[in-house]
Amino acid sequence: MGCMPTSPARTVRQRVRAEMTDEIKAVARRHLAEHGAAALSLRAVAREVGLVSSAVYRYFASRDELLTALIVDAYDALGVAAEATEATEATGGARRSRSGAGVTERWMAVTRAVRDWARGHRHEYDLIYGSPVPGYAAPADTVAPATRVNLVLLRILADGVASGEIALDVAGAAAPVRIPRAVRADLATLRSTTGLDIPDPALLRGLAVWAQLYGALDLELHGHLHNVINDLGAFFELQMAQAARFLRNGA
Amino acid sequence: MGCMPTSPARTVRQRVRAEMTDEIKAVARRHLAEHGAAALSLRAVAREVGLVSSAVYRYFASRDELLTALIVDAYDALGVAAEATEATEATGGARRSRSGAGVTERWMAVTRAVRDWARGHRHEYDLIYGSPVPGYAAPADTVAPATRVNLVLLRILADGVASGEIALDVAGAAAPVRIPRAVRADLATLRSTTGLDIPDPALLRGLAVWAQLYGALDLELHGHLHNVINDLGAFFELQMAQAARFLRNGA
DNA sequence: TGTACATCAGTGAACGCGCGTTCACTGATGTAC
DNA sequence: TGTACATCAGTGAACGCGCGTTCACTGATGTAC
Repeated sequence: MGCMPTSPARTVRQRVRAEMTDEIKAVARRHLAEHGAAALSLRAVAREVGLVSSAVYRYFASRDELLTALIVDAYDALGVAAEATEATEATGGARRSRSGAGVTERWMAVTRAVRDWARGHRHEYDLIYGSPVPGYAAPADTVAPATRVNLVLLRILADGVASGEIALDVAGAAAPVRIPRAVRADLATLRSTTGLDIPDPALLRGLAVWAQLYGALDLELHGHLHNVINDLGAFFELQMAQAARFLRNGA
Repeated sequence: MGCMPTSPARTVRQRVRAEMTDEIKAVARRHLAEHGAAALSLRAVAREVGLVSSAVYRYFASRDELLTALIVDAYDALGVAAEATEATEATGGARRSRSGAGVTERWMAVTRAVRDWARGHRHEYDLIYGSPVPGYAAPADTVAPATRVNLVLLRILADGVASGEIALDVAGAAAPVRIPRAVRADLATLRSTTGLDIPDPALLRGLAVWAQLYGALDLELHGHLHNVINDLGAFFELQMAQAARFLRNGA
């Protein structure tokens, strides 16, 4: 025990198990997309997978555990989407940290990717950024995957500061906003936990556009722009362009 | 029929009916606060009010109708909170449209009121700004009350433009963000439907801080600032101060 | 390579529960003459 | 002011449903000798 036997047979059963687990999650994800998280039912999922309801308990100890798996998957999927976009942009762009267009383009590309993913996976997005599922308490396992997108965004910020694209003293502005001690401490902690050296003024602007990003998504996805904005895509692009400019030089 | 009889008796029954309706809504609101919208149950509400479940149908034709009533009430409550704060600020402040502190103070006061209400009524807030309740489609009745808070915010914006506190040409900024035709049309429509004359640049900044406001609330209320920001109140104030500054002069 | 035993995926029945909604009814409140 | 009728709040039983979870079981797959 504890050692890895050479027998491939054992691996067969394990592989089948992994496939089954994936299929359950896939069906659950589809149900999520159709009825929302609160209405997700183990029995309905089992039925569609072709299992008797009790059999699902061989794979997930409870409904909550299945939900947790879906949450982790959603965070990961969003993280992967952001990271992939970032990677393409970072290598493909080639003018990063030179012409000053780098930060803006990366920010636009990544936020666009986030929006696209959110629109393509509304209920999964709601699962992670929307109202909490009643009766469900997210365990600690969800914390790490949750940070992936945020790290992508923070890295753009850090690079922008390093390259000078992101100005630290806002041109033409009067006295900067006073930062309370408590917040100053939080910002310092954020710097040390991420290992990214982003000075307070830049970090603060970063948090502002971060909120703006999720606010824009929430307003759009939950229908609060109905009868106000018709071309949602154009509006989002404009918002993010405006945000990028604010990020760079506070205007 | 169609005429109002002098009989006060009829009014008695009607008054009792109104009281009962209010009690049902009050209990439903409490259940909402404890279990969330998706878990709201007619039967449970009836039980607590002291009615048999079918009796509730004398007051609400269905669960959805009860939900709609709660949504309308929530929008109204939030609207009232914002309007009341605004009224106090507008009269009490007295330096509005003079020293330039007016717009900032009104913006801070109203957003603070919105946040306080949201924190005090989390599930009601989620009901109107969070993920949609599965299986529920909001009817048109909810549109009008939904606009109340927004109008308060837009009025601040309009007053700021009128008084000159909100700059139209951003000092020290390079070329302004290009506004696509489609969005330009939407902004014009917004101007005409609200009757508020807010030029594109100001309106655009207004929409940005509007998104930032709801983004900040969503992030805070749904736990995405956990282990990042400890003093949530101070952080919100800072964010909104930053937003107000951006609103005024684009920095 | 073959046999004896352990593991584990899947079954089917059951427990106990709560839900939204309908319906025929009783009895009190309100209305018209 | 009094009687006959209409309105309507609330009852209680029922319909039909789906849910999460437990449990004793069968039978196939994997393991050790």
